[in-house]
Amino acid sequence: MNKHSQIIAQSRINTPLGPLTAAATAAGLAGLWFDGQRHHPGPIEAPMDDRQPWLAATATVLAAYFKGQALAAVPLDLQGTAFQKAVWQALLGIAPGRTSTYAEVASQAGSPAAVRAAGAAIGRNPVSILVPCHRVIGRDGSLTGYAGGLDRKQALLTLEGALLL
Amino acid sequence: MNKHSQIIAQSRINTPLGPLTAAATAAGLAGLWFDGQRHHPGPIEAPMDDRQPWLAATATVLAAYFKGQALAAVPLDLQGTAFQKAVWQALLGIAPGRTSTYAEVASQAGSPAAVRAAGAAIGRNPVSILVPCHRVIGRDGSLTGYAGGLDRKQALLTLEGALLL
DNA sequence: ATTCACAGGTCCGAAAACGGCGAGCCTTGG
DNA sequence: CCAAGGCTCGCCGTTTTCGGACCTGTGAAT
Repeated sequence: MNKHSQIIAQSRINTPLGPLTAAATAAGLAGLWFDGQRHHPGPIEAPMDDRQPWLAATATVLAAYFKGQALAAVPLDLQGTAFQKAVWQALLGIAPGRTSTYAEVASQAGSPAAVRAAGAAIGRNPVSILVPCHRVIGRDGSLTGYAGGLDRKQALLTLEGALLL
Repeated sequence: MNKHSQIIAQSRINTPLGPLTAAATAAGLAGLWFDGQRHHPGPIEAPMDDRQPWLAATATVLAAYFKGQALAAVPLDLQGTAFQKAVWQALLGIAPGRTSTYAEVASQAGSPAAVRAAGAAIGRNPVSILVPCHRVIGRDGSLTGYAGGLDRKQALLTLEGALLL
């Protein structure tokens, strides 16, 4: 029984940035990972089911997103420590087309001094794109890092028009 | 009258790993030791007799074994405590070319918590090679120990093709 | 009688290492 | 003199690693 034991279904979703693996619990979407990304959970033992409600919704939302529309909400079931949940919650508060800093996220999470720890928590974000961890950049404006690769981070921000280029 | 009083005959058997001393009771093979190995019983007071049935059979089986064939069965007369017999019996259940762990053997012997005791019992195995105590390795894959020396243990496992090298 | 030493393995707490950072200081090159 | 870039160090939750304590049967040594 590992930490993914509650996952009841998974699916594959194709995007312009490459294929994603999505995982759902009964409560909502629990994971969304790029192939071979950092902190990838590895093979998931759950039946493939494109029509599982949360997975189907995710596919629809992503398709619309890559056409330039705003990200619609999907029920999420994020599993992590209290601090991690606080950080991920803070990420959801960053408006589309805008960016934030690691220091700002740490403050929102209730631990203004835990800047670096916030960075680590953001890196563990289980739901890429929908939990917009890509909207967090360094205070000096540098992209600094992304579990799925900096090129994807830049592509996402460009799509959202958040890059000042 | 020591514990070897029932031994009726002994013999010497040469192998690629060095000479062995074999001892038999009326019921079957009771002992098979490398020279100077750990827990060696010392000098045995019984007549040398290469043609005693169990001893002759042992010599034949070992010769075939070191030519790469499977170990044929030889009647055994193992003397020890109930726990030791249970452990040695468990050893006989390990298939050739495979390995087991001390924890697994302890479970098979009926005392899952007596892992260390199982190790001690394995070390007292009176019949080397035929009772495959060499097929038991540490959970982490290390060889950990062998009454006849780790080099012999490795040689035996290599011969059986059980080492993943 | 008691104690000790083993051919291991599990559990638990402490300690150290590791990050998707950021501020401070110093060095360069205009 | 000033700005940009490189370097060091402190920040802190999480993860990994490490070191003991304990378990258990048996024979040898006290």
